[in-house]
Amino acid sequence: MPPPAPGDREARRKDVSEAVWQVLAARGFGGLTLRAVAAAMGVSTGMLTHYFPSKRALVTHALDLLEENTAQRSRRARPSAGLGGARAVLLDLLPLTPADAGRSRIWVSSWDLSLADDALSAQQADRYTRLRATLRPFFETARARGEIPAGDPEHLAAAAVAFAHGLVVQALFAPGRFPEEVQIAMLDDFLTGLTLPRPPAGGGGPSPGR
Amino acid sequence: MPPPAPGDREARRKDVSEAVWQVLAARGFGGLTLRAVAAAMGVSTGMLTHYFPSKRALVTHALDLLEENTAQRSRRARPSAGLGGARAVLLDLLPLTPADAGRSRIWVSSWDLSLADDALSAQQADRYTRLRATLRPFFETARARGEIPAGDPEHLAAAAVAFAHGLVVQALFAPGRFPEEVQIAMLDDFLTGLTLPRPPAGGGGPSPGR
DNA sequence: CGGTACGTAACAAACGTTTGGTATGTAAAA
DNA sequence: TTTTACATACCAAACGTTTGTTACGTACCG
Repeated sequence: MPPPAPGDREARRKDVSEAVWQVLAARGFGGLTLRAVAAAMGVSTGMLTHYFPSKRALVTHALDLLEENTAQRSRRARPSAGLGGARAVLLDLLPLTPADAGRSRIWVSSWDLSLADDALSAQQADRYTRLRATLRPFFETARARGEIPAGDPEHLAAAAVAFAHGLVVQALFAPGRFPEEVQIAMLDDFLTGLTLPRPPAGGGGPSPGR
Repeated sequence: MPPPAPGDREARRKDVSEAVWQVLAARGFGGLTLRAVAAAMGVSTGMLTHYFPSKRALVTHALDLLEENTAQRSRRARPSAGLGGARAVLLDLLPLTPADAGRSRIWVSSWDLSLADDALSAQQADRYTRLRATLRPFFETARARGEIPAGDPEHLAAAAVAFAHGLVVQALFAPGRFPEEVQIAMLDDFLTGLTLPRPPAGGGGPSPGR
């Protein structure tokens, strides 16, 4: 086999990153070792270090690529503006198929490492900020169209992201209890709750029965 | 210092578990080593193995104790039945104070290990089942009282848990953006959405603008 | 004495990283 | 065209460190 042409270097790094995803999906970050990645590719650990100077560089690049993948996927086939668009973005976050579950799994697993590392923690916070920023225009349009009552779009985006990611975690641990149609129904119920006309805000929570 | 009286063995194991929490909160599961725990206590690794036969036993006991702690705390001061009670349970899940944030942090970090281990994964799924079961009666009462419209209480519990835990993750990565009052306001907004009267369910999502 | 409660020290295994070497290519020099 | 030079791609092996675990020693107490 001829060695890859010079310029395929970035393609080879992508191959390595995919092997990293494979190991992460199977064993999590606690089981991510250079030897495991090398074995998954059928190569040596020296090959990995030839393309990445350190394990950390390898991990961050794999995560960057995974995010880029996800972003590209959600940019395709955005059906509409307004609330329907927000629904499409949120559907992309859910582990509806086994492939999506693998991606979600890796993100959830990465939180352990991210919470322990300031740089990764900031990166993850940025990801959330970007995600909310992606969602916000849809809610603004929805409000302009009268699909939802008045309310801060940024708050709505944060709430929607919270709901989606909390559902992701529950679904990952109990896929049998949260099949595709249940996840979608729950998301639609949540979005329906946003569309309803609200009474003027009173202090101290929603009729806190005390 | 005299050695602890015989019978304090369980108390000593609790001391060790608290040191485990300390290390987990600071460095996550990826940084949890016997030597780090021993150093946090100012003892030797031999002392740890005297009370726990293996690292796994040490970790599972620390997590068991942490869950027991959380359950006890949320059993205290449950203000009311109905929606207000559900609100109190959910507030206990949120990282409102730094101490709560530490606990939440450990749970989120544990998901990496749990997703890679079948036994721990089942344990985590059980925890979610118990949490939903804890929440369900409050929604049933709320429905009986007319605080919320008709709807499956189990679904409502799953949705509420999802929202709360998704908010936990976002708040852990950006505590500055989600201070106590913002978290509480978001939770109350979510609960308010549950109280609103719903139109009869139509197929295909909430006015999906297509 | 006998048992509990440790500390000390060592163990093999696994880790990330480094090194040395062997192909295989391209490109300029002869 | 042949030769020399040099870079790329990779493997195999070893490095020193850190890991969980085990064995052994000592001090205290009943």
